[in-house]
Amino acid sequence: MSVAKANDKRVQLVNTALQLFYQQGIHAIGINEILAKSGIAKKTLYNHFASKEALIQACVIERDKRFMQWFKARCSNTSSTAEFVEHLFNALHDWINNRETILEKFDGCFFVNTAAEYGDTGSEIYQLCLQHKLNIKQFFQQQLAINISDTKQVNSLTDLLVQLKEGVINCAYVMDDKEAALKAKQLALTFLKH
Amino acid sequence: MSVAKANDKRVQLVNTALQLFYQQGIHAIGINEILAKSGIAKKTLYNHFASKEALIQACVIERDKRFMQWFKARCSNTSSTAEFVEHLFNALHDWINNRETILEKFDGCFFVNTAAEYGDTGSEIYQLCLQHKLNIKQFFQQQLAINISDTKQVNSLTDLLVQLKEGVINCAYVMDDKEAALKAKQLALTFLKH
DNA sequence: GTTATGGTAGACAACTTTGTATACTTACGC
DNA sequence: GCGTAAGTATACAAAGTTGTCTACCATAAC
Repeated sequence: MSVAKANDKRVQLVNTALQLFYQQGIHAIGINEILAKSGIAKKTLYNHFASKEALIQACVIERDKRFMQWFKARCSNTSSTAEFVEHLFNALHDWINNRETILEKFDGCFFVNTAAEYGDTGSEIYQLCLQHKLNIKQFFQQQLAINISDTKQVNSLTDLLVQLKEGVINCAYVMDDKEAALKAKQLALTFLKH
Repeated sequence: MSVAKANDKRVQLVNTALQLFYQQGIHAIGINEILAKSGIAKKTLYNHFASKEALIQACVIERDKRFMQWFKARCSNTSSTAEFVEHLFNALHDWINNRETILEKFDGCFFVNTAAEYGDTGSEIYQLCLQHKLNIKQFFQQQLAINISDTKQVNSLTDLLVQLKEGVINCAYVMDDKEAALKAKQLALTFLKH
């Protein structure tokens, strides 16, 4: 069997699990539901993953990969800080309003949701969630540093944007404010002018 | 048996459940763990609550009550917008750094965490989580309206503070940034000056 | 063609979950 | 003092959980 086909089932499992975990929560979804939906046999799952925990880890890693890829595609190659801010919040707005199928139907931040269920900061799963947030922050810093030379200014602007981004996601999710990203964009742009 | 004592066990159950649910997640905690920790018999629990679901609802309501009470105590009676902003983020900072025992050891926003596990927007539990966020927002608006007459300005400042507050909680929780509240305070104060 | 690999199907073990039922105990109000 | 109401302790039912095991099938490599 070719390598591509050998990984076929693994990819299908992660896809299905990610979707179900994100939409309903990890503890709420049993292995059997994932198997039923994907049409894959239980033994195949345990052939690819040592445990449910290992599958969850693979899902978190995959979500980080997809999110970063999408995010970088939407927010790279901007020629000014204002343009970066525009792209950033426009991207969030599209995600929140379900115009980005690659990210699944918007259900808040998968990493926050997952950390809430596997909150022990020592766990591997929490560490992966933390790593994603650090990846996002690092990307912000890199992009801002292109058009701003003062490191201190880059860092404080990064903090602002990170906090607004997190706030937008929470507001859109629990408060059901689907315009949150546009409000944050205006605020950030106003801030930039001063 | 007196009314006070009749409610005694109910209060104990909610206290214990709230603590465990908040720290470890709702699905992760079974009824039996709550009973063991509180030292209360199973029949007593089902005497006070129709189901685990009913107990969860009582916990969300109780958390909202406590949080609003604490929040109002910390952020009321301010004589300027800047003072309100100071009090707001100082309060968050104390919570995040575990100086507010009434709120339990900081583990993010209980309502966001709970919504992540009971994400169906039609569920009673989600509605209670949403209601809490609306209560917070309404309180912000009321406080800001004391010192600002322009309604539009009140609303846009409310949006800013709500988003920053949510962002601070997320950053402090998953990103483990315990200084997030102080950063947000500086940003909000800078914003006010312009 | 044979063999090794990976997949399917599904029974099953061991455990955990919520919720009910039974029998006994405590304590307050009248 | 007695009866009612509430609590304790614990067994148990019913369902669901993860993970293992056996038996069989398909296919690609040699």
